[in-house]
Amino acid sequence: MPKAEEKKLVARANRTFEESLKEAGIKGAVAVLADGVEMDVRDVPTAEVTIQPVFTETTMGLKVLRHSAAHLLAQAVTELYPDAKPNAGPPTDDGFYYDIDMKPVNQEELSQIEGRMRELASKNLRIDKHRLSKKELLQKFSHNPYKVDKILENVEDGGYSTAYSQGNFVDFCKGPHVPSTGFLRSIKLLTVASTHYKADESRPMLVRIYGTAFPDDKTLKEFLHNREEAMKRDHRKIGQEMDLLVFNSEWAPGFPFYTPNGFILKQELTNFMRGLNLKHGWQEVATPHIFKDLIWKQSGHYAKYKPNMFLFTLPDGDSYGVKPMNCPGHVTIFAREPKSYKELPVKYSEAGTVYRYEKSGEMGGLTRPRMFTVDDGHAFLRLDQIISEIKDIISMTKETYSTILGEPTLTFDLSVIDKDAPENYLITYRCKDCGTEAEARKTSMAEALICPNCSSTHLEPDFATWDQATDQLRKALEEEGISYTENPGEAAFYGPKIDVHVRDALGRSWQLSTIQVDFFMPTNFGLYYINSESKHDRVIMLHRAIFGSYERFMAILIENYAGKFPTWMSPMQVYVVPVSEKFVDYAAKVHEELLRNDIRSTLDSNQETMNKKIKTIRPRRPSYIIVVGEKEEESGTVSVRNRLDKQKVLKLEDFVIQLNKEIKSRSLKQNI
RNA sequence: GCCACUGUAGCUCAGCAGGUAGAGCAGCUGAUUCGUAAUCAGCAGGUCGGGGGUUCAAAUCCCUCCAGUGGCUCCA
Repeated sequence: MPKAEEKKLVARANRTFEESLKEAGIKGAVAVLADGVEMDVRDVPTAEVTIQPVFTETTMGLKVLRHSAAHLLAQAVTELYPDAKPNAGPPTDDGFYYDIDMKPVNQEELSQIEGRMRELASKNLRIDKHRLSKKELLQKFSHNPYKVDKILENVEDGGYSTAYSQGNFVDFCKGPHVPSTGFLRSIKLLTVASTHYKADESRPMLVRIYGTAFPDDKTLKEFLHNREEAMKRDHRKIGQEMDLLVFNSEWAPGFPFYTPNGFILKQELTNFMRGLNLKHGWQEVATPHIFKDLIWKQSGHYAKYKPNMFLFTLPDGDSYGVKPMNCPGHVTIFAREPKSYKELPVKYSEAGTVYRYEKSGEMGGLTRPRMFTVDDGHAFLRLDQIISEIKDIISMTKETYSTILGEPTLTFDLSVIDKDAPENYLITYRCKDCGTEAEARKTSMAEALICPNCSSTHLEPDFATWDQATDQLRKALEEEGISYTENPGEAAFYGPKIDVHVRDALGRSWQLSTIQVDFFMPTNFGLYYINSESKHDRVIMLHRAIFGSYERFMAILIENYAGKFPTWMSPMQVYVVPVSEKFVDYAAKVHEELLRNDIRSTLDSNQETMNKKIKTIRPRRPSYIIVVGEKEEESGTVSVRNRLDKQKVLKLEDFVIQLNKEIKSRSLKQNI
């Protein structure tokens, strides 16, 4: 088998790469990289060129493999369903899909399609490239309007492009592809979904078939195994096993209910965050859940968020909205009295529960509920205070993740303005004629802005505030030694922002923390402070959340730990089992001693066998199971079994001391 | 919202060429008094997601509503 290591060779002119590779004794390449361009192995260079073979063990090779697997899928489908019209079939991060205009397929048909794919793969059909003119292509694909669209969009008039054939199947495609279908033996079709053509709801529905392909059966099996493991860790499944949350789809669809166990977990996280906030100067506040619609109109949420808000009108005619965000509440508190420049920054935090109407198809477990609690924070700052505040928040995120998730990999994104499209943002415009400045957001390029003072249309955007804020974000990141990706055009319309992504134990990346600079809301609410010259000055607002949403964070924790939480946040820290009823008294004594020491203990004094008790409590995932019988009672000890099923006997006092230490220090590991 | 699939006891699931509901676990009662992943026996538990229709007869077929799951970003 060829290794994925870098091999370079010089390919001869006027011969296929395949031949040059063969001469060099290299087998199994699915494509080649010639001067950085991916090409088919059967392409023929007109001049000598240095090439690098591409193998399926590399990301690039895997992509080629999966793209070809998508073609194989389309071939199988069109053979089984001659009326089916394939649209597009790209590779994805962990497989491929193909969107096809056809009758919806069920599970059984999916297996048939997969079976046909295997047959075609075992035939090892040659995959050939054909260079065709636009006219020829249009003719060849005239029966398939989707392909016609693509040809019209992608091939210039009088131009040429390529099609690939295998057996009787032909697809319009720029490639590259594996040389023959024999490379596509380790495949699996996964799910059927549906999608609108070009993701446009007004266009026809297409059937999307997801599948995956690997270089060999071993890696495919590994993938399928991991996929199953991930499904076993699904927070909805474990949440039910541990009795953390319940949904009542009839009475409150999309709204999580915390059971006693789930509320313990949430409280532990809240307590952690409360401590962190206090340590970093964030004062805790609480705000109403319902406001008159006036505030939502003034904050700008109404314009943007109305379709996602729970709104109602009372008999007296007053209209109210349930909060989808906490900021207006914090603004109300900040605005209660004028602030001096000496008082800033003012920082408010709240575990604020917000409500957003999510469309029925977009809800899902704890990751997309209609109610969630944000560890929300709003800082009211002077422009020159951004940098130090950002740095401090970054240190809060690091402290949070290292305490709760160990040392996960963090990646940072800096989303900044796209200066070529100022109409997307709230910006200060300056009048070239009279010098008046105005904060505005154009709704489109076409619409001209008018100077509020002299009615001139000679306004130009002034990026100074944006630049200054963005520079401070950049500087904060750099001073913290953080490498980051800068994304132009990804900023919020009201300001630039930093997003933090966290990689969990399953290798999945989640966007959790966000730090956003906001020029908009202070403008809308007329927030100011009094500067050293007794003049009003602009307040900058910072929105920040570290967990993001408690619910989503809990879902990630459940899946990250497979429910086996660090003891400090575990709803059931100790489960006490007497060997038989004779020892219930001693078990009760142990249990009470634990409770006295603020340890969450549960005593099982039921008339069941010890074995059965241990068996049935497992899904609840207690941090420790304690078994006590004659030996323990006589010696004042406990027999402890930890999350890894390791057993140990120790004195009750020692157990309490060690466990207390483990809990108080928020240890991720078990001491016992 | 759109498309597909699914909805039977607290949980996991069987029953569906139409004849009026079944298992295991959990629960309750009793026996057993047990050394680290199921002791035994008995009992109870469901207007089969809601509504409408077809039929002598519907969990099963049809319509409709509700809910859950996967997908609706990756464009030859």
